[in-house]
Parts: sequence; structure tokens; C-alpha cells
Amino acid sequence: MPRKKEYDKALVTEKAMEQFWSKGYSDTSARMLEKSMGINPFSIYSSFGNKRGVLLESLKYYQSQVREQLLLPLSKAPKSIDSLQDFFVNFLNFTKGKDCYKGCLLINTAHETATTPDARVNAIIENFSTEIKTAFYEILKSDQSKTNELVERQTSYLFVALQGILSAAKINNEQQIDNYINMTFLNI
Amino acid sequence: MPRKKEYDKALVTEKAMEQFWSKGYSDTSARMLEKSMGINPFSIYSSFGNKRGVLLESLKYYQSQVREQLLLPLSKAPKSIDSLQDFFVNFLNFTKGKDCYKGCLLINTAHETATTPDARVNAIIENFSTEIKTAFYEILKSDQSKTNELVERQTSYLFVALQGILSAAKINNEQQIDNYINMTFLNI
DNA sequence: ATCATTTCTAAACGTATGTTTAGATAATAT
DNA sequence: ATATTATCTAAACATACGTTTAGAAATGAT
Repeated sequence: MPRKKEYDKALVTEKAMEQFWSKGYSDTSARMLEKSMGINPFSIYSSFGNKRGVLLESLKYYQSQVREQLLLPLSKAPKSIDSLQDFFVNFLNFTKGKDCYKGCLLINTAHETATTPDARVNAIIENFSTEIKTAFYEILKSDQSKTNELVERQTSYLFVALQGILSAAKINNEQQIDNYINMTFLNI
Repeated sequence: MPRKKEYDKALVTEKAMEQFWSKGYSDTSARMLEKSMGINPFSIYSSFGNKRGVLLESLKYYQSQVREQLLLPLSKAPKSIDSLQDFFVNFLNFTKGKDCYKGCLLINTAHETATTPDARVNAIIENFSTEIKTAFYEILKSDQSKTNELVERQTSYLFVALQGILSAAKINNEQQIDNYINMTFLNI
């Protein structure tokens, strides 16, 4: 008996995600969300609760995109260091905007909300971290000559390196980042 | 003939810097600045022009602190890789807050203002980058066996790694960061 | 003592923020 | 057809934002 929604929730969530990804959470206003999502305040608040709710759905959407476009290909690729390095390059391209690198939305959000922790945001980020580290671990441990301890240290190292690259790409030129990736994998 | 200021500008600048360092620029309101600086709106705006002016003075103050506490000691230390690694550890400690790592104020600001570039902010950050890279270069080139090209690549690599560490420390545990620093210097 | 000048206090400015509300509109069940 | 329910529009809400202003208080030159 109810009236039907005139918008597709997945689609407006994607639009919101793009806003948060480009501008960050604090610097994205409710008015900007209305405009980029193309719907009225009422629709936003009845569908998402509040601004934080829009962020949460955006993060989930982002995570699903990372899984689909980056983690799935990695899981299908040969278990080699080259595949890992490709993953880094692919992730970097994934974060490429019109005229800048936007970083990883989840990492950006983690940094922005570090001083105002939110349990639901943290849960998503924690989940995401584990997924990526597990993928790294599976590949690194395929080299039987490595001890478990070494594999764990390399996993942790690469995970921090990935965060560093995605962040640094926002404010450094491509040559520096390219050089950094190559140097990073000399260690592995 | 004028009345005297009742506050010390360097001191209130330091207080402002601490606010921006902890909370970021957008999430630091004028009211928070008034409170932490301990002076009235009028005093802030007559001394600094506007909020962006307070940030600029804060960045300059921060830069002078980095020079004094980190770059000067490095320039006096032996020209060795160990000194460089110590610099990384010292920088990390320099960014340590009450119960979190705050990152580098200049890098934090660069990330936050990446979408709204400010010429004066960029100039300070550019200047700061050059200073640090020069310090790295001076140390790395002291190993005569390295080609200029290698020294340049290692300089760039370490500079990006430093940015990564200072950012990543905000959202990773100390063991991960410690491990990352050690792995990073295996390459050098 | 008076004047000019600067700083102080304290209140207010206009605008932007996140969010809510009142009523019109559309879809189905009866 | 009507009642019910959810959605839409459009305006408004209270509060917080960055900033300015009017006038009192203090300093030093004349």
C-alpha cells in the first residue's frame, strides 16, 4: 500500500560515497549530500537516519567495491610477489580521481574519526584490515622457505606500506610513489 | 602610546597549534580556538586576521619546532643510516599525544587542504619537504659507493616512507610501526 | 590633564550547519 | 471509492559557525 521510492538506494549511496571520498566527512555538508545524491533532506534522513548513517552505508559500499575490483582478482591471481605488487598498483589506480589521488576512503575516514571514535565505523575498518592482511598472508606463506614469523612480519609491513602509499599518493607525484612501491618490494 | 597586549603571541600560537594538531583544521572551531588560546575573538582576529591566519602561524611554529628538536640533532649526528633511523623514531615520538599518535601537523594539513589548495600553506609544506629531503640526501650521499641516482631514489623512498609511518601511526599499533621502520631500513 | 592609539570585553552579526515538520502526492488493500 | 501507508516537496527549525562591532579600559605623548 505504500508509495514507491523514486530513487535507487544503491545509486544514491554511491553518489554519497564519491562525495565523502573526494571531500572527507567533515567537509561534506548535508546540502552537498542532497545535491550529489539528488534527493531531498527528508529522503536522506528517512533512508539513512542521519549524516553518520550515510557515511556508514558509503563505507560498506566502498568495501564491496574493493572486494569486487581488487581482492577478488588478487585471489584469482598466481600466489606470487608480482601479483602482490600488482595489487598495490591496482589499488592506487582505484583511488585515482579526476586530478588527484583520493586515498582509500576507509583509511581517510579512520584518520578523520581517530579523535571521535565511532564503534560502527571502527568495526568496518577492522573487518577491512583483516581481509586485506589475510589476502597478503595467503600469498606470502606460499613461499615455503619462509618461517611463519617472517610471513607475519612481512604481512604487517606490507599492510602499513599500503596505507602509506595510498595516503602519500594524495600529496606526492607519481614518480615518487612508483619509486616507493618498487623499493618497498625489494624487501620481500 | 598604545595599550599593551595581555597575552604572548608565541604562546597562544602554540596553543592553537596543539588544537589543530589534535583535531585538524575543519574540526577546530573558532570557539575552540578562543578557549584553548585563552583570548577573545577580537584578539584572535586582530592578531591573526582570520582562522586560516591562525593555521598559518601554527604551521610556522610547528616547523620551527621540527627544526629545533629533530633536524638540528640530525645534522649534528654522525652521517650514518643509524642516525637516519633514529630520526624516524624521534619524529614518531615527537608526534606522540596523550593517548594517540597525532601524525605530522604539516602532512595532516596537506591532506586536509588537498582539495582546497592554499598557496601559503603549500609554500610552507614545500619548504618543509625540501629541508627534510636535503637532510636525508646529505646523509645518504656520505656513502661514496652509491651513485647519485641511487641516493636520490633512496631519499625519495625514505621521504615517502616517513610520511607513511607518521600517518599510519595514527591508526596502527606500536609494534606494527616498529616492525615497519625496521623493514624499511633493510633496503638502505 | 588630555589626547591619540591600541587592546580589552561582550554582545551581536549573517550565514551554514545537521535535522525536522506539515502537508501534498502516489500506490496499494479492502 | 476509500482508507491506509509511505514518499515526496518545500519550508523551517535550533544551533554552531567564522567574523565584526561598539564601547570601556589602559597606555604613553603632548
